[in-house]
Amino acid sequence: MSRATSSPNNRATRPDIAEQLAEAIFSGVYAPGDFVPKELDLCEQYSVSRSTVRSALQTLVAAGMVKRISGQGSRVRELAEWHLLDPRVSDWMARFAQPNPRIRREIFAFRVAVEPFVARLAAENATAADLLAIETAYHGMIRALETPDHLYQGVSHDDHDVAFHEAIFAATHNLLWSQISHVLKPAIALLVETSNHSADELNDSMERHRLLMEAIRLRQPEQAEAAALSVLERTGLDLGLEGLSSHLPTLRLPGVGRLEPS
Amino acid sequence: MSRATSSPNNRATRPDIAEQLAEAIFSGVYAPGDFVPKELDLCEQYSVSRSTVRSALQTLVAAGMVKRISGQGSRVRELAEWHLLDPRVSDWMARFAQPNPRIRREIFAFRVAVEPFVARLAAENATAADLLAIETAYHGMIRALETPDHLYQGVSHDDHDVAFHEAIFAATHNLLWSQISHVLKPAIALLVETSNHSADELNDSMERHRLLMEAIRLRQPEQAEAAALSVLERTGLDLGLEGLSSHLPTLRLPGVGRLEPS
DNA sequence: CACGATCCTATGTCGGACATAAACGGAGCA
DNA sequence: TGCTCCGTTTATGTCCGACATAGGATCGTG
Repeated sequence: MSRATSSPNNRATRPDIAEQLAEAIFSGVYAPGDFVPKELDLCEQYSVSRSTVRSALQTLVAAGMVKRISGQGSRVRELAEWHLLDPRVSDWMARFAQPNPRIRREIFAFRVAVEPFVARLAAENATAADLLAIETAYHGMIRALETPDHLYQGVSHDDHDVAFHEAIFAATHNLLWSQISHVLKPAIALLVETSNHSADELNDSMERHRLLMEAIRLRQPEQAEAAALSVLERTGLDLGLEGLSSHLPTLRLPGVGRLEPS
Repeated sequence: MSRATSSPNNRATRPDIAEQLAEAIFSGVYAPGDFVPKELDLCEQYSVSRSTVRSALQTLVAAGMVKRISGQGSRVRELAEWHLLDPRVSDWMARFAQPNPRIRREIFAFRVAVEPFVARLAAENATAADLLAIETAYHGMIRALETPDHLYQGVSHDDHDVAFHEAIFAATHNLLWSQISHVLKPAIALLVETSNHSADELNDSMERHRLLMEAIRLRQPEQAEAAALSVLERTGLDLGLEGLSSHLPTLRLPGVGRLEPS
């Protein structure tokens, strides 16, 4: 893509207007109920034509973030109306809503609910190809840790981590669960980036990942469920996100340690 | 927006082009990998300008259903890439993909996984206002059944049923779970419409709904989880969707009857 | 003060024009 | 002969200018 606008200098990076607006909304520049600038103002602000601006706004409409009222303007909708399950919104949310504790907390609560169950489904339905994908991601995490720059085959440890979780979602062989992985992917990436500090924590985290993988391989749904919870518990500890135990499914598993703090 | 149809003078019943294309895609007219007609052809076909056609196509792009390749055309993407969690796509899916048994089955499997857990969260977090909403929907279902045309306050029994489930999602007070309700709403509506046949079945269904509501009111998460499963089991029976028991979480609940068909 | 007609604003739609990306096909060269 | 390279074709991406339309705000009148 390119520029070809009236800008005399080389404006190589055309800013994604939809994304910029989304960032502004997520960061609170335009709060729910507010109006974003009208089309013509945005045209001037970004030096693009009205078509381009309208295209960007339509993206935000599709994301449920703004509502366009003919003759009045484009108003930011309430947070609850946003399509948080849209991969694009999820991506923006992960990148722009970082410091927002509420969103962060709810995403984590959601993961705590979803991933154990997904792990169970994966343990029940994983094929050889799924196991291979999971294992590849796992070994990528290990290998990356062994390198000084935490890179393996050009991919960071964190990305392998994300791929690991993604592969588990895919192993459910259910369209909707797989979709949720796309949604959660940016969120997982965000949480992964901001956790995993010390070497001890990393080792512990890797061991929990390994147990999860093994449970899926051995077709042990309940162990997989518990192991997924264990992985998340590790993440939650790293993030200092406690108090979510009320959201945890109360498992009664013989061989696996309980997680309740009480 | 919506069509005030019967405006026969000029552009009668402006058809939502995005929706029509979506219907064509869902019904298989354009299969994944195929190209939809190019913009200019669509302009002629619908007698609208290119802007309008582009707007519609962009909607489909936002839905992940088509990928536009500059200079080549707009190609239908693979089913797995569609944003099935987008409320709009979910709505189309419910209305246009009815006979598709695979999608139907996966939606139901998804519900079986999600709704019990949501019921648990609702039992833990429901406020008085949430309980009121649930109860209102429940009584709407009852009242509607008592009328000859199954309407209560102008709303059908099925719609009250949908509202019932929606209220439970909202009671989780988690943004993402509530979002899933928006996604599942059309699917629930579809399943509700095509089930609930005889009077006996309806009575049984209502009783299961009542138990679910009571469990939420009494803050009994495990009972609520089981009751939600029970409601879905009833639906599954109505639909002849068996064989999903492997997807059911194995609950060990003392006071509530087991649900396994075996 | 109430109420309706009018104006105003910003979005929705239209039509045409040129720029751009990707696949196709033919010319030139080793 | 086989390969690369470059134009052509095609359909999308962007731009511009204009008018139509939907709401809200305003103002006038009874």
